[in-house]
Amino acid sequence: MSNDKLPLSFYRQDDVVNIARQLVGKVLCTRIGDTLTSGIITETEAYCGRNDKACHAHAGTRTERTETMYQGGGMAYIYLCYGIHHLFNIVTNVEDQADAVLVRAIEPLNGQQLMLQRRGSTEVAPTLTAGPGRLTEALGISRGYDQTSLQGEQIWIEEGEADFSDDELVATQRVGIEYAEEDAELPWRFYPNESRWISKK
DNA sequence: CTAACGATTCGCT
DNA sequence: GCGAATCGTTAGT
Repeated sequence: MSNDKLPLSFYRQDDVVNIARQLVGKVLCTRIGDTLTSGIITETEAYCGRNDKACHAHAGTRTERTETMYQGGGMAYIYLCYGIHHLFNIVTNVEDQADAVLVRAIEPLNGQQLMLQRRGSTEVAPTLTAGPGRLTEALGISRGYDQTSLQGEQIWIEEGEADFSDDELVATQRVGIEYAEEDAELPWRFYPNESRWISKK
């Protein structure tokens, strides 16, 4: 393991599903307001711009919001969901492909006290950081950090100690995208089969 | 300009 | 298990 940030070459690979799989076990870190908070990524979902009806940027849909996904890999795509929750995604692939990985859950590491404070909670349990809206609140991530580079000092991802093989990961349907018709069935959601830090089983 | 709708969470029954 | 909360984005008039 190292404490180095993942390099741009990691984010700019062209298989977003494989990147989503590899991101499970990596460590998502933020330093927002001077305090380091971090957690092991325990659940991800892949969204593919070119041929995925669940993706905001599917079929070349290019709008003000989705412009972020069309940038080169290695930055944050953060948007407001249901008018309440800020969801954190990692833009992948090269410019104009519009691929991204949604981070749906983390297991807390550093800064647990601040995470509890931000969430208005008192115990470190899955409700603290398991869920795409929950983890962003715990880490201090909001829509204002959209297009933030993951090579910077506010939000980044490091190598973790865990290294999951394919048979230790569950690959299943993505959550909350029933509107995506046949693409709703794609097994593009990943989590470790023994982890309790999962948004839904 | 208007209206419908979320890549969700929480509280209450 | 069900429904409310809450507002930016999007597509259509």
